[in-house]
Amino acid sequence: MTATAPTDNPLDALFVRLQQHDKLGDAERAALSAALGPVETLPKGADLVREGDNPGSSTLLLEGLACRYRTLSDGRRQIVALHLPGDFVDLHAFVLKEMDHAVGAITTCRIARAPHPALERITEDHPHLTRLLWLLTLIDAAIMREWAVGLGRRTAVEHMAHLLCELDLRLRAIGQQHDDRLYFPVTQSDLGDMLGISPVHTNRVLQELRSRQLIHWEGDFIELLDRKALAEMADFGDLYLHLVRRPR
Amino acid sequence: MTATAPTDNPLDALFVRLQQHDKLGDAERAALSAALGPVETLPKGADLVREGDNPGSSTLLLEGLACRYRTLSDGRRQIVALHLPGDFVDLHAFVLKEMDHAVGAITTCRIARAPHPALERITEDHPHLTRLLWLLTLIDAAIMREWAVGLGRRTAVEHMAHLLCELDLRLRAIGQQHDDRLYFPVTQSDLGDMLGISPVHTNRVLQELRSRQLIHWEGDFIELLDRKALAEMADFGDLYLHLVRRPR
DNA sequence: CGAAGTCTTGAAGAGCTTCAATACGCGTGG
DNA sequence: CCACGCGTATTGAAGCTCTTCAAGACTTCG
Repeated sequence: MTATAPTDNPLDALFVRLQQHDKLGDAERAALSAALGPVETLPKGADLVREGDNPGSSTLLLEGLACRYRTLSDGRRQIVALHLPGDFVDLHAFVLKEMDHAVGAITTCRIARAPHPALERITEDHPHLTRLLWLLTLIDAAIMREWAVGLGRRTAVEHMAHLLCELDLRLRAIGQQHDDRLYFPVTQSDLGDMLGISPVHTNRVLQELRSRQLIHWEGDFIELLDRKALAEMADFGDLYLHLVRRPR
Repeated sequence: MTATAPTDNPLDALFVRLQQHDKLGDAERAALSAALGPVETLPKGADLVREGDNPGSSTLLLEGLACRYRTLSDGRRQIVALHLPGDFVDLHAFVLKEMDHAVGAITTCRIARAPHPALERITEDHPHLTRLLWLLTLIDAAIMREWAVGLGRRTAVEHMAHLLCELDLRLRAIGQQHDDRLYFPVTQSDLGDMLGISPVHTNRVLQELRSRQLIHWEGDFIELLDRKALAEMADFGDLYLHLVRRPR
């Protein structure tokens, strides 16, 4: 007979995430555990979901980095969201039914899937948990709004600084800090697709931040050398991340 | 004793909107009616909600145009969403609790408010209706994603064409078509704040579309002279509007 | 009729893209 | 072990898109 230590639960990423925003009851944890299937591993570069898909389940990211993106017919690509462990990368498909964009794995990803009928049962039996799941999609939307502000009204340098400030807080919130450095294994080309700029300009923007002694980029790690200066440059405010614990 | 004709119900805008996406039961209509307060009128230019507010109710737009926007500390403004009759402009605040951006009335608006405790009761008693409300916020998010793609990866002319195609479909869907022309009473400055460009460039983009015989702008009305050409120019696809009626 | 807001136009310049070439890093096979 | 190849990063130069500033025309309304 084997005992399962609660700290080893693969779903901890989700529980940690939800508890940033509100209390989570035991029955709610149990309902989530019951809704989620076995852990699977997806290789770097794989598509978790494709545009036009009608997925029968939604994907919880347990480990790794994933992004949502849309590609125009001539190949121009815009990344519209970045997902960290504990995020439901396509929870919206539970209600929308059809995917209007794709989700790709930036690194190797460990995931678990929640079949939509199981999620539907949660909405029938657990109103408060339903609101928490709704909350997750609303925070995704709030982050998207801030990205839109960056795309529309921030310069590339400001936008980059903003992205780094956001990433710093989001990674901290889920306890993913490696010696005060952010593990962020993306190419400059990916980064450009998030900021809506070309790879070449992405490179120049990074050089600008480096020469101002604001960041130190080494391999897959970014060190933020001056968070305050970055935040000021980006006009960064953390309100939109809704990292406040309160009844929902 | 006065009888109320169902077609004169001010909430019809909402019912029409919801029925684009799924069937709506009588009990659900009743629950919504019970949740919504009296009709109010707000003058053009008024803020419905401000950044940082903790609104105790969410606002349903019955008539008029409203937009969500965020302003950077130096005054740069980005409009992140445009709302038409039948939209809940700040339904997300029901779960998020705190507003991370403002909502303004572009024209005079008729609205009705749903107190959050009343919405909470809906989530307790009406799971399917809850999913439909969730759906409304998810479609807002889907539209935002497409706006982000436009902001990041479309040229100004393409982006403008895309916005017009979207507006055309959204207005059609709620039956707001005036002689095949769109009633869209915004200034070029507002339009620039939606597209993330300057007022001067907005003007030049409009001239480009006019000179190509794609639109005819007269007063507060826009006529789309060649929908097909506009859609092609914008790489427009309507998938993201999720205008399909199916069980949710 | 005057005032305020909006639209339009021109001209200079900033920010970003594109093309093209070079350098670097890493894993693979000889 | 080294050479090669491939993806990524870096740099320069030319050019396009969009911004900014400034002025004038048009509209609307009290």
